Amino acid sequence: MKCLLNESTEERIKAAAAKIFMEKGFDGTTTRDIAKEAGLNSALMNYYFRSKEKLFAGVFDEMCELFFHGLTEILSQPLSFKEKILALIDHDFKIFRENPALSNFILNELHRNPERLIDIAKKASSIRSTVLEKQFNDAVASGEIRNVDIKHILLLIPANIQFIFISKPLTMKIHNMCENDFELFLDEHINVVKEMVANYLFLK
Amino acid sequence: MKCLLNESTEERIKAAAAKIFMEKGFDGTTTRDIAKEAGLNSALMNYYFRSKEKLFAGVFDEMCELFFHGLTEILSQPLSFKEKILALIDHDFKIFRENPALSNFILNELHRNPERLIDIAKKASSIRSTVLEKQFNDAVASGEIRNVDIKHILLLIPANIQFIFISKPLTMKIHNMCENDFELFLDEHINVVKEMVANYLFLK
DNA sequence: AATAAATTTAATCATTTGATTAAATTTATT
DNA sequence: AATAAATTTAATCAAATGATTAAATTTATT
Repeated sequence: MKCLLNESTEERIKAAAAKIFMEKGFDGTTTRDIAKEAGLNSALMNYYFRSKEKLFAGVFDEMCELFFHGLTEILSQPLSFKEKILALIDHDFKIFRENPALSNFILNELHRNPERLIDIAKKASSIRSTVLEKQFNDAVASGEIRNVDIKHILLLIPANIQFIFISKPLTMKIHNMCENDFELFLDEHINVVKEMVANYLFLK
Repeated sequence: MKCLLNESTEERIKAAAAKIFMEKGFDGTTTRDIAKEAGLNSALMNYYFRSKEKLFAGVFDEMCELFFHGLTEILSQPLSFKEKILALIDHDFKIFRENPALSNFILNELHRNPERLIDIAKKASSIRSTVLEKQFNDAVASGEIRNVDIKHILLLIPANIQFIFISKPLTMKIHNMCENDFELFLDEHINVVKEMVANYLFLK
């Protein structure tokens, strides 16, 4: 074994890569940045991962997993449509609060390399094709929720959660917030979002 | 004069730069990309603008102008608070529909170079400090609109507009849309957003 | 302990990239 | 037309960057 108190070299590289890639994106990151962050010789990066591109792909997959794992779990639980929507909002909010740069990271990469859309879209589609869509149709039929294409709902929710974090630096600057102010603002805002969405979707 | 049928060289460079920078961001763009797009020798770029950074700054300023100009105009018009909010949504939607990559471009740059937050925040703050905030307070006092911090409103609106475009490739892929499908979806979605926001904010 | 295998490092390569230079060409001025 | 100024180009530079190599070091196996 070569690891002392610290984790394995491979993990250190991946952690450093995740940090830098999340902060600066693929184009803005140099392999030397990563090596420096990990406190390692930069050739090691290519010893464990074969290239910058492959290292990035590993980080990207991990981040997607982080986001989608909890999501599919929620949707497979025995909850009503309304409960699922509200749980979904809570889940999104929790994940992105813990990883404020996550949304930026994923959406930017999808923009830079649309190839990845194929994988992501598959995962995202499976969300629609779960029991959720049947529950949705039933709820519409029973007049429980507004008759609106589910596509709109599946856009509204991430929009109202993720954009908070995408625009976080701007919001903080405009309203002169420190980190703590922003956290308080977040708590309020999530309630605003939940109430607004519930108000709109649920008819009684 | 050196221009034949086409615009001036300076304008051609700026237009090419705008196109490439908007598509690939600062880090993802090379000066040779821009020169090629403009059909010019790459040294000309440094003859007219002094560096890649300065050329980018010019494009960035122009894009900000594009966004903020119409906005301040709306807010200075003699409209009610409700009318202003709805006009603001329409304006945002129009601008970003015409420039789907705009939101991404600006938010990414603010992330890459937080220095620019200073300028932008100043412009954005002036929006709050216009008559809008007084109108808002009056409308809250009269029970016309919900008593919610205006900061939340000023986040809700861009979130529900801009995120559509930030996540456009993903939405199209998930729901198997072509450009035309997406445009139709946009038309529907803007109505969803307007109704949802109005539903939440305006109490009677 | 001796040897083999795995891990780590320093040095270096080949490209790419932002920028400059000096010459060539075009346009304006006299 | 002759000259000066502005514009454009080809060639090139220096630094940065992703990647490789060969040697050094550490760890595992016999």
